[in-house]
Amino acid sequence: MAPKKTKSSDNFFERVYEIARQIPEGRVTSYGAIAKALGAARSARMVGWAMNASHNMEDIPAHRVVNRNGVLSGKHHFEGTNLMQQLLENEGIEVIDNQIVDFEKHFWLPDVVL
DNA sequence: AAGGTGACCGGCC
DNA sequence: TGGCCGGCCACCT
Repeated sequence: MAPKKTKSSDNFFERVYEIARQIPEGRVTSYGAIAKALGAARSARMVGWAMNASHNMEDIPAHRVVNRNGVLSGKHHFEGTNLMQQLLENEGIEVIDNQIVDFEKHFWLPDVVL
């Protein structure tokens, strides 16, 4: 749909999606990590913005993307309030109070795959 | 065209 | 110790 021409964003967004899409189950990553993988570590905001667009992308496991604090900052954007937490727990990730337990342990670095 | 915003990060006061 | 601010890039109104 939308056989539109290339929007400058498509390129950037697509990269973010590609990274998030590569996140293995039971693993989580941070915006900064993705941004860094894109070559814009300081543009973590953009990553979050891209995730916002990922709302329409069911292929994007945004629930595996959290902030550097290991907190489900974006859970507010999911359908249910605790849906994000449920998904993570379903993958074996323990989440308490919207915060991932042993976050660094479940942390997945995108550059490793790249 | 310009300004404001956005699921952030890091440093500084 | 905590809160505030700037920076980054792109999108939206």
